[in-house]
Parts: sequence; C-alpha cells; structure tokens
Amino acid sequence: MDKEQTATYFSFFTEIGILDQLVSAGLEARLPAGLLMSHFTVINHLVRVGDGGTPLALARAFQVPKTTMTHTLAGLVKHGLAEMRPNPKDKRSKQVWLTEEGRSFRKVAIATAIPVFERVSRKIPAERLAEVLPLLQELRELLDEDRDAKD
Amino acid sequence: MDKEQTATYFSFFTEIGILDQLVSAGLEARLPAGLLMSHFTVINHLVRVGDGGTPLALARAFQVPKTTMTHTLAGLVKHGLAEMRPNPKDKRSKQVWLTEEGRSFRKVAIATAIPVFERVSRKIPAERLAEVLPLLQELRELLDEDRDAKD
DNA sequence: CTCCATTAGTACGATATCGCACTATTAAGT
DNA sequence: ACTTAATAGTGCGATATCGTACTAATGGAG
Repeated sequence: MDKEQTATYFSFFTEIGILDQLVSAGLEARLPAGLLMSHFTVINHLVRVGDGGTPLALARAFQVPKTTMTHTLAGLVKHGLAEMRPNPKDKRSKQVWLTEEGRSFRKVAIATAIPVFERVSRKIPAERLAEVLPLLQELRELLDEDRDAKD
Repeated sequence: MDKEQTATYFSFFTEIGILDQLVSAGLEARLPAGLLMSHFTVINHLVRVGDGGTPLALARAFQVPKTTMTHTLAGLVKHGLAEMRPNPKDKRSKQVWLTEEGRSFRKVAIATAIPVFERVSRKIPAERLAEVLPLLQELRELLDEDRDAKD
C-alpha cells in the first residue's frame, strides 16, 4: 500500500475519532448524574439489537473486558435501567433485560441531542449523512469481521 | 425536526461511535506495553497541529479535563516521547514538545495499522473514503464550533 | 502600585476501566 | 461415568479518568 493511500485511511479514522470524541463528550454532559457514556451505549445497543443476551456477549460487542461490562451492568441495575436474570440455558450465565425506565431513559437522552442535530442540519442536512451511512456500515462490518486477524 | 431526520443523525453518530471503538481497540492492542490510545492521540495531534503548545490547549482540543491531560503528558514524558519546557511567555504555564522518539513512535504505530488498511482496501478502496472525508471534516468543524452552545 | 478576578497547572480523593486469578458450570474426550 | 479443558461471571489490585480544591502567576480596574 502506498503512502498516499495509507494517509487517506489514517486521516479518515482520525476524523472518526475526533467526531466520536466531540459527540460523546457533548452527549455525556447532558446525561443525568451518575450515568456515563458507557451506560448509554449499552442501553442503546440493547434497544437496537434486542435484550436478553448475556453480559459476555455485550462485552464482546463493545470490545471491552468482561470485568468492565460487569461493572457497567451493575451501574445500570443500580439505576433501575436494566435487570439481570439467571440464564435458563446455562447456570453459569445471566441474561440482561431492559426495564421500562431503561427504554425511556434512552428516549430522553436522544431528545437532549436534538438541538445539536438541528444546528448541524442548517449546514448539513440529514440527506447528506444518509448518503454516507451505508459506507460507514459496510466499513463497520468489515472491521468487525477483521477483529480476529492475527497481524 | 421530524422523527426520520433525528433517526438519521443519531444512526450516523452511532456508527461513528462503533467505528471509533473498533479502530481504537484494534490499534491500542498493537501499542507497546504501558502506552494507551490517549498517548497515541496526543502524539498524533502534536504532529498534525504542531508542538510547543500548552497542556491546557491540548486538554481543550480533546475535550478532556486538564487534570487528565497532566496525567497523560506525564506518561509521555516518562516514556521519553515528549518533554515539558517552561513557557517563556507565561511562568504559570508550560510547553509540550515532541522528542524524536515521540515522532518515530507515531510512525511505528501507524505502520502496525497498515495490514488492517490493506484488508479493508480489498472491499473499500481509499478513493471511496477520500470522497467522504470533506464531509467528515465539515461536520467536525461544525460540532467544534457548537461546543459552547447552551441547550 | 494595589487589589482581586482569572488563568495554568497540580495534589488528592472518587469512580471507571483493565488484567489476573479464582469459582462454578459446561463441554469434550475417553 | 470420569477426567480435563473451556467458558461465564466475579473479586481484587493497578492504572486511567474525572471533579474539587489548592498554589502560583497573570492581567485588568481603580
């Protein structure tokens, strides 16, 4: 791979990182006290993908050590946003379920971001982002598959 | 803003977050022991924007508390990747300068990512990312300006 | 010049994240 | 069935990140 191509990929992912930093910091500042981005992203994942999965599955989905997920889930349970149930199929394991509070928490959190979206939309309408979305999803799936690669 | 537009913005930023998570976790796993993503991103920023700035300026650039930046910079100094000098224009302040080790560390770190870029390039050539890059940069600048917004 | 609000950095305690080691359970080989 | 390897989750100690409070220096008002 030549230098220019490498630079393109690297610049792209650098921008991704900066964007995530800006969005995460902005959203986290609007969350209720005691709740962090990690809590929100887990809740969001459970809504998108469906709940009832195991803590370990969540840890893998987020590329995070399972001990970290244990801690994050404990926080969600403490705030009444999720509940842990024994896994009937495996006595070692558990299931993570959203509560109603968890689902409404997500809605409220997203709602707080709408003013930001509106300011962005003056310069960048939703259609322009929608055009790019498939590329991002394709890229995400590609990197997801690539996780186990050795080098 | 209607529901569909909101969903588009939100999905977009969700993808951004997932992508960053995948890329960061992958790159961090390739860094030398004791060095984290925070160290790499600061080094990278210093190369891109130029060194000699103050710790506080870095903290603001990364949307991070200044105490966090103090800690991260201490790690860079400890590993010989950067050095702190007194700021001749302000005796309260300091300047952060990259060492040669710091610059070569960045090159090595980027090089370890090239295999990933190459696997991605089989499905998504650099040109397709280059097309999208201006949009990401525009979006980043927009969000950057929006930081101080009240609601 | 003096006063004092502001700013740059740090010390310190609290929480988040991580790696390692351990228990309980399951799965696999014989 | 028995033995062993692999898996799911947790306890615990280490480091990262964050919020508060502090010191030193700056800069502006009078």
